[in-house]
Amino acid sequence: MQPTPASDLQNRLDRFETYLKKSDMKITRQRMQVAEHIFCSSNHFTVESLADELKHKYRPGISRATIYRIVSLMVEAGMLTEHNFGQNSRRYEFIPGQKHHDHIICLDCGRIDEFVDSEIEKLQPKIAKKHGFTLEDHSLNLYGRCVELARKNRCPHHDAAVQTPGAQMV
Amino acid sequence: MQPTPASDLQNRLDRFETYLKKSDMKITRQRMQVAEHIFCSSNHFTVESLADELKHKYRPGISRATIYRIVSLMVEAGMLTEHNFGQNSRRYEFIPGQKHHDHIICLDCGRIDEFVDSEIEKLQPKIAKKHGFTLEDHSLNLYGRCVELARKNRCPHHDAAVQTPGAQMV
DNA sequence: ATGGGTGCAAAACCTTTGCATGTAG
DNA sequence: CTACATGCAAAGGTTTTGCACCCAT
Repeated sequence: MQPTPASDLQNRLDRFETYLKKSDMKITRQRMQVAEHIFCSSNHFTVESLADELKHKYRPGISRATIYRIVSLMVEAGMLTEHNFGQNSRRYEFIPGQKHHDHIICLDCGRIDEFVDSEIEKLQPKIAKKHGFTLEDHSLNLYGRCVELARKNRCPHHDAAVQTPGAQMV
Repeated sequence: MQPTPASDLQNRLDRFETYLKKSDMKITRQRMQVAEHIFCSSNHFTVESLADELKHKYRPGISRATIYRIVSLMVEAGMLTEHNFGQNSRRYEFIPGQKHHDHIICLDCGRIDEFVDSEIEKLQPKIAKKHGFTLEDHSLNLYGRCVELARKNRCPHHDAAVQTPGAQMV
């Protein structure tokens, strides 16, 4: 994952500020720091991981309660999606444009890869319709094992990874 | 959902007993009552709902701790799958044979429908392979709104349903 | 009789909330 | 200034655990 170009970052921050103003919400140090961190760092983070990273990155850090509130706000704003990967806590993901994708999760180390399959995408609204639903959203998660894991009975990324979010290896 | 034929029930209970014996586990009143209830009643239940239903069905009921333990055991045994539908608590589902299916969840009332799409099923292992994974499992959840809901801005099943598990309407 | 299973209550988690304080507008 | 945002600590909800007691084997 390449570093976020400065211009993209600025765009995103602007987009967020605009949203806040439009919604009569205040532009606070906490909101901007959380947003900036999310815009720059890797995906599939938890509130826990955000709190930790922000504590190291900035002086006083930001309380969990506030992070929970800001993350919810950003979900409302359509800038984050929420995931349930069957792990203990919720994961969030920044939506840069609208480019949707699904996930493959390693059952051993928790590593998360992304993919899009246009055929599957096309089939889903049809299925929903057939059942009398209008499709609003979906989540497709594949659970598997790395090839190395299958061979050695242990994923090479284990320990190192165990989804320390930020460890987005490709 | 038709009532479970008695013969099926017996088969399932036998299957469970066999598993317990094979694993050097004891056949207890609690384990058999939980299993029987699961085999007979509807799907997508929570530990909470199981506890409630068992309290009404049997005399002393069964403690939550024990139910959690039995449910985990049955997941291990491959007789249940665990789901995260983005709701607060985990849902479980009995696997009668191996007939897999995916889910459509109503965003308003939480009603859960099932479907299988063979095309999607076929595509998934290919995708996993392309990413260097061996597919072990997957979950595909479609989130939408009933047609009635779209019209009236309210799902006809609301209140009545709100996923009181057991309310498996088709 | 004995080792595993159960029930209870407590602990461990994750997430939300009430309230006093701080601060953007 | 004033209303909204934050931080803290407490509460809420789900799941797990320690331990004494119970009961299949």
